[in-house]
Amino acid sequence: MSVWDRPEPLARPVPLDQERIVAAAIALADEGGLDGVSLRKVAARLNAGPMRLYGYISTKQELFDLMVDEVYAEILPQEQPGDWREALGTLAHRTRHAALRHEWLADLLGGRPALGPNALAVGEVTLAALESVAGIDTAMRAVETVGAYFTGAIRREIANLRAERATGLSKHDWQRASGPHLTRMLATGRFPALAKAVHDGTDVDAEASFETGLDWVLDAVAAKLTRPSA
Amino acid sequence: MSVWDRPEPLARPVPLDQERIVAAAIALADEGGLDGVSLRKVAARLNAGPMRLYGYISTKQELFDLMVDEVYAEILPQEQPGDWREALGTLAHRTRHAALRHEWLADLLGGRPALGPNALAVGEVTLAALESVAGIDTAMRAVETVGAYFTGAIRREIANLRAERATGLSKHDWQRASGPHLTRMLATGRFPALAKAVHDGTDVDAEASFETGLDWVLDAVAAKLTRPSA
DNA sequence: ATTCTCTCAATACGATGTATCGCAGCAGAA
DNA sequence: TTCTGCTGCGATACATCGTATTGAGAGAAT
Repeated sequence: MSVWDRPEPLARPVPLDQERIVAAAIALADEGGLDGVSLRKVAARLNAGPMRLYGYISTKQELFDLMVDEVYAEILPQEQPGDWREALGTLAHRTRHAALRHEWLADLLGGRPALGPNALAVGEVTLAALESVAGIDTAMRAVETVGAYFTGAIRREIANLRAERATGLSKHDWQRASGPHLTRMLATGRFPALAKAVHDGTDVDAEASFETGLDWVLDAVAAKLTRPSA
Repeated sequence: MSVWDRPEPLARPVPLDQERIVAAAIALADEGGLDGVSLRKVAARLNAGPMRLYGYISTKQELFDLMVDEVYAEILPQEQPGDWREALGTLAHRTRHAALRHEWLADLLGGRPALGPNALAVGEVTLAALESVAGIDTAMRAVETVGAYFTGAIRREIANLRAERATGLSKHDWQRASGPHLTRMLATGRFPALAKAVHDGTDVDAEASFETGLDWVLDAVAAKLTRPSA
């Protein structure tokens, strides 16, 4: 057989490591949301059969965990924060921005304990920033509380964003004018306070709302830190 | 044909309304979690074929929305709260207890805007309790902030609970002793603050942690209410 | 050279959400 | 009374999913 007839060397498929798998999954999720991610499609992106993946992950849930930890690498601040407030504040902001870049993160945030190396690293620098200013227990409570806040706030923000996108209406228009169901409900008169809020409340954009709430919570933490009795 | 031969009157299947569908779905979810809920299984509980359901809901997501709203009926307090702090506090507690009764609620909480009648009713009494003590905008910010906190906190609590259950270990034992991955990571010395926290921190049960964070956030709200400049 | 083992991926399976389609039963007209 | 049309419901069908099983093929060992 001449050289020209020699078949491709079996196209030895790219060695395929965890990193590439996770990257492919994240790309898919960025494009089509979490349920755009199927093991088959991830594998297809890597020119592999679905079962190839099971050498590197043992379940789809594990893949999600790896994706989350990969995003925690984006969240981890590059420089050490100045004080505790900056540490918690930038953690909140960086998480929010990561979720805006990867909306699927909102679906996963808080759904399972995050124990990947990057998540742990984030926890480490955050706790370290609080260490000097509070006892361990207070520090953990502070991290938990602030974390709970921004987790919940981010989820709501993404949820609203999707709802607006799905109806093609801004939150303002949607609430005020045509969100048909809500309008009808408010018109029943059974929800006067809600109706007034929707009608008279000033529209604040999501970022400002996030910021306000965050400041409040950080103020609360500050109060407990200066008077470390609680 | 004699009476005895007459076939069953075709066992006219029970008329099947939304309420019964949602109840069946909730029962399934309570037993087997959210992915124990399939339209086929829900229908089977009601002696119906899967497609019967599509007369009452048009998508599985709608069923989830209905389930959530049904739980909001449990969350809605029966008596009008005394003051704003009680309103927000009991809302948080009742939501948490609902999530402990229906763990799947944690997966859905904050995932989509809750616009069902019961959710609106909850929003109504909450806002109403704040109306007298703050302007609309401050009131909404307060509800959002506290809501974000307890949403996130509940999700984390349920997530931890499941993790403990899955490993068969209490959080204490799991962190301290055998959570193999975490222990190994902490042993690397790359996470001194975390390691110290796990090692020296006092164990607080989930309820106490929830309570503490909630108090902090409510204190923060109180501070903004008395000095309504912000 | 031959056999054996072990790895890896193709095939197979049961389950899912939902579109489609066909039939049963009834209302009305001849 | 019989025929015809219609309507609404549910059985069947389909594409897709996560993952178990299995079979083939490469490399090692005798």
